[in-house]
Amino acid sequence: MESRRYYLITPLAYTGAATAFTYHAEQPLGPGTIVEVPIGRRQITGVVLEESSKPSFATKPIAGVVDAPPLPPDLISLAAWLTSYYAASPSSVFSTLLPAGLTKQRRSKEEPLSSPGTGLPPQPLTSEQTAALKRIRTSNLTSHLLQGVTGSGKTRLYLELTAEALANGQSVIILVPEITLTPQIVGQFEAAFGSRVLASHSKLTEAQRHLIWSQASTAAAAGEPRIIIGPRSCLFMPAHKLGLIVVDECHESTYKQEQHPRYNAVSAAAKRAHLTSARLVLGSATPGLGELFLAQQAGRQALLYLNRRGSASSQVCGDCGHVTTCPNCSLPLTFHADLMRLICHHCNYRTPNPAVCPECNGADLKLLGGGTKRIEAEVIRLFPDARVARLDRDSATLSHIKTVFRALQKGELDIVIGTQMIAKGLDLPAIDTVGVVNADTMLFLPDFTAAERTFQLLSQVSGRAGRGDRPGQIYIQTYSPTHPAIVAAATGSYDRFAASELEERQALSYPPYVYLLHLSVAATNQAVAQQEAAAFAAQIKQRPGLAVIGPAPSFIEQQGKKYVWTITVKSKHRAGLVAVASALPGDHWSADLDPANLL
DNA sequence: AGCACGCCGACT
DNA sequence: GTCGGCGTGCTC
Repeated sequence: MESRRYYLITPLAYTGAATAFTYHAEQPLGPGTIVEVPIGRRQITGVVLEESSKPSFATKPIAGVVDAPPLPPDLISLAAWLTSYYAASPSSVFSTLLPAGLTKQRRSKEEPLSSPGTGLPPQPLTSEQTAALKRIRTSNLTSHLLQGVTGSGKTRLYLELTAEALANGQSVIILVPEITLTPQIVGQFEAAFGSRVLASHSKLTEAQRHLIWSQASTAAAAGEPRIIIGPRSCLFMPAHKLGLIVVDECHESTYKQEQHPRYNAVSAAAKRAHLTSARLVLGSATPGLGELFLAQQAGRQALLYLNRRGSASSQVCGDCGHVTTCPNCSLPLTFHADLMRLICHHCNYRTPNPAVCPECNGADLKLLGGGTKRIEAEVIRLFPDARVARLDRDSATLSHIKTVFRALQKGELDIVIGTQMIAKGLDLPAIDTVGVVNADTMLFLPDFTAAERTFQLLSQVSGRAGRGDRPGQIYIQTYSPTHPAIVAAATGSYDRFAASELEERQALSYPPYVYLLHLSVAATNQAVAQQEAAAFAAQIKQRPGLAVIGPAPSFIEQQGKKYVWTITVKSKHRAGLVAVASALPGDHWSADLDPANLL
């Protein structure tokens, strides 16, 4: 009995509110040790947080220690931060940090033969790359924003910085968006650094992921540096002496996890870099204003260089382009045909839809919308002889992408119709003309990031044109040719857009000037959802230091068979929002801190 | 997440 | 009378 030691342990796959349960064992166990513990009549995996004193209640014994290196201290600290910063359950956080099926017995695979790699590519650096490298190297700041379009040579800089870290015996984590260009980057790193590269992607099986985690974990425990490349979740790989974290295309929405814990991998990367004194490099041609702000506050360093998301039924004047916006929120109102009203999906302001434009009295009021299918039909009607392909999320299997890509290279296609897919990773061969149809559908989504997203999309699409020897043409169809996002994208002036948009965000109290909490409640009955939302909103309003907006019906009103209402809470102080997110009235509620959007 | 307990309708 | 529907509540 005297030899009993007590440990606080967080069980995985357990969503209750408790941080940890107390178990006992005879042997000494360090923090981060992965164990099997009985809970109820099941036995599940858990993580040892720390040793504790004998509790007042009876404890169960730890059933066994899992044969895996313990979670390193920086990841335990990161887990604690994720838990409090995102008001997430410790269990969900640790489940994210550890690979699924950790305790399953697997046939141990042979370690791959060690190949050192052939070193960095021989091409000399451009003067811009050299300058950017110098600024990163000589800076005593740890966060760097690397602005440059796809193909501008950011990867080369990542390779240089990685080689330096390796030379110092440090590990590197490179995060990439979960899209098709991953193999290209991985290939370059493997060529340079051989078997020290551990690459992951979203199509791997559970066993493959587990293998990569084991390799990273074993190397970390043995004090060997590794280069880990992969999506969002790779941020949580164990690593010996982390020296550099790169988040490539850091503006991509895939860095925000939409399931619990709803963390943002860019913020989490900044935190892990801080915990480990690693250098953080955020790469993007069009960084989000949050990332820009983050980097500017740290001292901005190296400056190197058709839309799917449901069509908003905003009402736009065909004569003057005026879009009716909410008098409280300045966000576009959404037309509801059943009520013949315009509704603000932010604060629930409602008004009858006007018969004529309130700005110019024009009678030509239209609804924005129209999907890629309709456009395809129209294109086929207008150009019956053209060879047309469509690329969007519905048709975007890897093999289909490859087929379209090859056909393009061979010159077998005349017109490609696509959604954002086209703008992203695919490094398409020279395309003479790019047209963006209905740029407004994105611009007038009732969301505070609409302008930023539109600018990013248009900038990326523009980058697709004129890559060959001929300059390209870009056509943007819009009702708002003077909108700052459209003008800035057309003229390629990121700085001007950022300045005007930041001003707007500040004036309307949106991030990065305040923190946002997006709450939603789902119920099978519209009235129940509304009443629950109203009751909780009233409760939140009692708390000091918070601005409560809404409740309002969610922009996407029905999700599955449930009706959803939302509340948006703003505050300059994160703690108040964390408190609200931790005090949800029930499990049909969901909280999202730092939401990527408010739709 | 599971797996209990618990309180109302169809059955041998 | 019991078998079992899945609502809600607990798990060191």
